[in-house]
Amino acid sequence: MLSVSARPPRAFRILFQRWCSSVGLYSGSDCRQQGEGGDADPCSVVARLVLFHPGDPRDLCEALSPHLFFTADHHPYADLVDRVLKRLWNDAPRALLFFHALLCHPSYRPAASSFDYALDLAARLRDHHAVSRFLSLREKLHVMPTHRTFAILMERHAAAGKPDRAVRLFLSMHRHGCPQDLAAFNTLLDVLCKSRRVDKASRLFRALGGRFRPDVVTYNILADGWCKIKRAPRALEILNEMVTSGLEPTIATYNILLNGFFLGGQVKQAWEFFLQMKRRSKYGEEGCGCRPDVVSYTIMVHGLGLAGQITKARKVFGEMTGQGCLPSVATYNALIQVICKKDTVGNALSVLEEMVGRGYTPNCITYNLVIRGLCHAGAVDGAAGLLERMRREGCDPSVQTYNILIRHRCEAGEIDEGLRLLRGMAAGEEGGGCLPNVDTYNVLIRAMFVRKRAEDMLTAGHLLVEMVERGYVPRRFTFNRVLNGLLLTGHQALAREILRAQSDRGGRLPREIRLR
DNA sequence: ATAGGGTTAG
Repeated sequence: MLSVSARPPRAFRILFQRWCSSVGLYSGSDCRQQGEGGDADPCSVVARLVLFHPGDPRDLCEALSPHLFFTADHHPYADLVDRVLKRLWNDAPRALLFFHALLCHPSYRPAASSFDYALDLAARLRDHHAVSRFLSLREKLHVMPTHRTFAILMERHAAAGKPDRAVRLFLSMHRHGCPQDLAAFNTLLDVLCKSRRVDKASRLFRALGGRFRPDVVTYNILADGWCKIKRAPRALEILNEMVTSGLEPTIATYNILLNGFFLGGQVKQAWEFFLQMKRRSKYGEEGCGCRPDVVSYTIMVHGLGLAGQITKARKVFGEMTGQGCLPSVATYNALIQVICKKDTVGNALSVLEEMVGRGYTPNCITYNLVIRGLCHAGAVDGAAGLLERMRREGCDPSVQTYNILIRHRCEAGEIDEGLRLLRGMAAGEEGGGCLPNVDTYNVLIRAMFVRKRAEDMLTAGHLLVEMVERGYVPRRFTFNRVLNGLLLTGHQALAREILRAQSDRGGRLPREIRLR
C-alpha cells in the first residue's frame, strides 16, 4: 500500500489521500461537498481544504473565499482564521500557506492575533525571512505589535538558545510602539526562567528591577524559576527578599514553594511547609494569605503520591472538603495519575467513577491518564473502550491520546494497527481530528526498525518525508537510520528524494548529510 | 499570553 516512488511532496499527498479515503474521508476537490454535507464546522472544512490543496496561495485564496469571505466587508472572521491556524499548528508550512493565501486577498487585513500566530509559526520554523516580512507587513498595515507579540518572539529567541536576543528585543520594544512596562518586564523574566536561565533572570532583575517597581508576580516568577531547576532553597531566599521589600506573599507564592520542595525531592520539607500553612492560617491574624487552597491540595496529592505515599495522598484528598476546599478536576487528575503509577489502574478507574458520580466532568487529561494506565497494564480493550467513552462524552481525543495508543500498539508489535491510528487521527473520525506531532512520527519510525521488513523501510521513508513536509526537523540519528535503511533495501530513489526535499527546506539539515 | 496545580519515558 505504500509503494509510491514519485517526488516526496506528491508522494506524500497521494499517501495521505489514500489514508483518508480508506477511512471514508473525502479528499482534494471533494472537500467542499463534504463540508456542505453533514459536517458544518467551518474550521474543519477550511483546514481540510488547506491540507489537500496543491499549494499555490492564489488558487487557495480563491478556493477559500466561499468559506471565509462572508462578512459584509469581505473579511473572514478573525476568530475563524485563528482557529484554523491553531488546527493546523502541527503542520506549520500548511498553516502559513493558509495565511499567505489570505494575504493574497486584496482587502484582507489580518487581526493582531492572527499575525501573532503566523509569527509564532514562522519563528518555530526558524524562517527568519518570513518573520521579518510579517513584521514589516504588519507595520505597513498599521497592526501594532502587542505585548503578546513580544512575548512570542522573546520565547522563540530563548528556545533557540539566544536569550540575549530576547533581552535586546525587550529593550527595543518601546521603539515599536509597545510600552516597556512592568508586565513586559515580568514576561521577559518568565521567559528566561522557563528556559531554565534563572541566573540570567536574577541578574537582570538586579540590574533593571529599580526601573520597574517589581511586584508580587515578579518575585513569584523568580521563585518558580529556582523551584523548577530544583533549587527551592534559593526560592526561599526570594520569598524573604520579597517580604523585606514590603510585599506580602500570596497563596500563589506559597504554592510555588510547596511544589518546589516536591520537585527537589524534599518531601519532608513539603509536608512541614504544608502544616505550617495550615497552622498559620488557623491561628494567625485574619486575612492571612497562606490558607491552603485547591491548588495547594492538588500539589500535596500529586507530590505525596509520586513519592509513593498513596495512603497519605488519599488522606489529604479526603480531608480537603472538610477544610472547605472542594477538589477540582485537576485534583482528581493528580489523584488518578498517582494511583495509576503507584497503585493499580483498577483503583484509578474507581476514582474516575467516583468523580463522575459526584458530578465532575472528566477532561481530556483525565482520560489520557487512565488510557495510559490501561495500556501499561496491557488492557488494550479497556483502553479502546475508554477512547469510545471519551468520544461519546464529547471530549475529542488529543494528539497525546493518539500518541499513547500508537506507542502501545507499536510496543506490542502491532505496527499496522499503529499506522491505522495515524490515519484515523488525521481524518478525525467525528469531530475535530488532530494532526500528528514529532512524537507521533518518532514512535512510528522507530517501530519500523524493530520489525525491519523491506517494505517497512519504505514506510519509514514516507513517514520521514511527511514529517519534514510538516516542518519538523528529525534528529540526525533518525535521518541517518532511515536513509541507511532505504539504501540497504534498494530504495535509492526515495533516499535521494528525501535528501533533495530536505535541502529544499532551507539547509536545516545535519551537516554531513547535506554534502552530497 | 503577567505568577501557582493533571498528560512523557527513557
